[in-house]
This record gives sequence, structure tokens and C-alpha cells, in this order.
Amino acid sequence: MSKTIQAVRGMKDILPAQMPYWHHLEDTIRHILESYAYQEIRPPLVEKTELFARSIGEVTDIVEKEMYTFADRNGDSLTLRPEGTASCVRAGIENGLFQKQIHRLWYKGPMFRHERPQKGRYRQFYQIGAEVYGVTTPDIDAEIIAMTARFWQQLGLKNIVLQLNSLGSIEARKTYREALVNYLSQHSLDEDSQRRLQSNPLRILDSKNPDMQTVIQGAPVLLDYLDEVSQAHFETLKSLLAALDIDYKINPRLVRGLDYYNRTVFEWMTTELGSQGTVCAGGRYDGLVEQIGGRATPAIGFAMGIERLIALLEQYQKTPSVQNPHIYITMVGDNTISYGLRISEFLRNALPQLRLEMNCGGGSFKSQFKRADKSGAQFAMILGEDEMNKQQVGLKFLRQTEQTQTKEQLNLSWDELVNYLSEFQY
RNA sequence: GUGAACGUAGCUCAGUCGGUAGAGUUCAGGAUUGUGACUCCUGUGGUCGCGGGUUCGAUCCCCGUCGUUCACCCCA
Repeated sequence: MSKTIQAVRGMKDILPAQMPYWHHLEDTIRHILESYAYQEIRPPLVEKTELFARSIGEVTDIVEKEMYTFADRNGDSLTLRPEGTASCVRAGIENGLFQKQIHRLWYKGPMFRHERPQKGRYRQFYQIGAEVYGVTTPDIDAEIIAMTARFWQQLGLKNIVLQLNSLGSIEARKTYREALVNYLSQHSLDEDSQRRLQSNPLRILDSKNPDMQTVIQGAPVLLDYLDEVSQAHFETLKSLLAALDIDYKINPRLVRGLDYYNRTVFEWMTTELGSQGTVCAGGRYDGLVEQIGGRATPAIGFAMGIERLIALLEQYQKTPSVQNPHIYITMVGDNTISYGLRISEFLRNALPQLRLEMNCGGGSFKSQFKRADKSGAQFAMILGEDEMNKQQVGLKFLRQTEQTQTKEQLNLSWDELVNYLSEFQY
């Protein structure tokens, strides 16, 4: 034990028992994304550090203290991506995807942030995200939100609520920020808030400290500072959501942690995961492409935390179980192993859908049967010297279903076996 | 980064007011010389997270460290 190497802190193995949840979630989301005409993109996991510093914001926590940054052999500073949007934007610019075109992109994969691990928060965690480039109008905001709502509905997840806000234009946000800082500086703030006054004053509005609530109540409201265009954008979005019957709650204190957001921001939250309740979040970042060096291109996107969604799925247990083999092959007697191998390869040729598990590693006949039972297989195949000499197989039902009234063990030739199995409903 | 609780067999846990550990389960074998699920028997499996201190003696007490969990912070 003392010399064993453990996984690095905050990085977990996703074990076979969990895989059905992951597959189910990934498949469901991917099909929906495709039904909205999104196309997958897979940028590298590593980028130049500067990319994240410039997009996420120099003074954010992510960039200041949470990135896995290291020097490449040539001295370049590289970083394991802490989020997906920056890479997508970079890839889009580099490959000329945004030249007066509308692009709907999606990605999935691991992200890395050096945070203290906690429920729903890991140092390597998985996100699925989507982004749309080239659309200024709020129709796309509404479509994106409708699509995310469809995710939860399709996955059978309840109790996820939508919070919505508008940050206005970059200029409006700046004006508001000044007003807010001005107001807050005249009041006594707790330690965290004092720190945030410099870095991200809008965050102070989100403080959980009860002592801060009265100060927060009296603070100027962001929505009052919205420029006209942003206001109209927001109004249209709200009416579109109403037309789609999508419930939402305006949260004037909803600010995203990343600097690049403007106008629409939204968050899907649950109260069932402890303090990490945000399951999906996103918004507009109309200035980002230009900021990274591309031609000015409006954009909107979101990302969701897969571990958090899986945790919800597990609570509801709305998932198929692990894929058991259909047949477990047991063997006794001389030369029956090669007979078993030949039959199993023959069957895999004839019936590619079939899941076969060979008993490997020996063991008494009894223990082979125990393994067959444990494997969850529908059938045990028995291959002994008798069967081999007659070029047959024994097939025994291990489980009772409507289909298996015949509980008798069958003895079949190879061809009969293929016929029998091809008509069997699993 | 801050705080709290916890680290005993592959898994779930008990235990020793300080005298180097036990159950269930898993796995292997047997009762049933080629037939699982129930039952019974036997066996494998632990430097009690790691390092140091106190002590005749530490898994237990103390300190440190690593890890886990939860909360703060931050965020998906």
C-alpha cells in the first residue's frame, strides 16, 4: 500500500459500472445536438497559455490560480484547457470557419482546473459545450435555450430551473461596474467582497454571506443600466421563450465568472447537488472572436458539467444497466478449449451483434458455471467431450423470461445454433 | 487557498479504556467425479494511509504529511 501510486488529486477514474450512464448521456445529447444541425469539433487539450489569459480574463480566479500551466521544451508556456470556448474560437479563426458564415459547433471532453475537489467539482472534469458564430439576433439565444431544455426533458431530469439575465453591451457593463464600485465603496464589506471589489465587483452581488445582504439589496441594478439595443434584445428573447413555453427566472445578480460574456447570460441550476448546483451555463460573447484576433463575429454558447448531470441521472436511476454478455461459454475435458475458441469465432462471424464471453483461465466446471451466472448472461454454453465428438453444443437457459418457457437444455449443431440465436430476442 | 470530519481485508464495516486484529461479502476449493442461483464446510486475502514522537510496547495518544468527503471560495 505504501508504494502504490494513486490517481492525482481531484482526478477520478470513471469505472465500467458508471459507463452506462455516460454513454446514455453522451448519446442523448449528441443526437439532440445533431438534430439542431450542430457539428462536432475537437480542439487539442493543450493551448498556448496566452489564449486563456486573453479570453477568460487576466484577473479571474481561473487564470490567476487554477490553470495547469507548464513550459514546453522550447520554453513556450502551455496550459491544459480550463474550458472549451477559447479553443473553439481559436480553432475557428485559424481554420477560417467564421468567414461570413454561420457555424454551429459542439465539443466534449475533459477540462482541467486546479481547484479544491468537492462534490460536483474535480480537477479533471468533462464538459459538453456548443457555440454558434455569426448570429447577432436573439432568435439563436432562444433556440439554444430551447435545446438545453430539451436535454433535460429527454434525459428525464426534473427540478432544473433556468435563470436568465442580460449583462448589456460591454460599454453598459463598464458604466454599471463603475456605479456599483462607487456604491459598494461607501459601505462596509466582508473580506471576500473587498477582494472582489477589485477583481469582479459584480460577483459581490452573488455573495452568500448573510451580513452582506442588506448592502446588496440597496445596490444599483444592472438591468437599469442596459443600453437600448441590449434591452430590446433581452425583451425579444423573453417573448420568444414565452412563445416556447420555457419557464425562466430573471436573476439580476446572475453574472458569469468569465470576462468575455455580454448581453444574454443564463444558468440551469439544481438544488439537488449540494453547493455545486450549476449544471449548464452560457451566454453571449460577441466581442471574443475579435479580441482573440479574428474578424468581428457575434457568438453565443454554453457548457455543461457532465459529472454533475451524471450525479443527477444516478439519483433518478433512469439508465440501462451494464451490457452483459448474451452467452457465457464453459468448457470441460481435453481439447475443448480449442473447440470453444473455434465456435466462438464462428459465432462472432455469423452473428456480429452477439456478446460472447469465453471462460478463460480454467477453473472447475462448477466455478465456470458460477461465473456464467455472475456474468448476467442469458445462456451458458456447455462444451464437453461429448458435445465436441458430436460437433454439437449444449445451451442452457440461465434466466427465466417470457421467451424461455423451454427450460430444457438444448443440444444443437453449429448451424442449428446460429438459426436458434438469430431468432432469439434479447 | 481556508475550515471541519474521516483513512482498519478487493468491497461494506466492527474492534482494541495502548498488549501487533475480526465479521459479512468477494475470490478459490469441496459437500454434488460434466451443470449456476439457496444451504453447509474449508482456504486465500491486512507492515490497521504514510512518516516521526511519547511509551517496556502504538492500529488506538500527540505532531506532521498524503488522500477522501463536505462547506467556504470559485465554477460546469
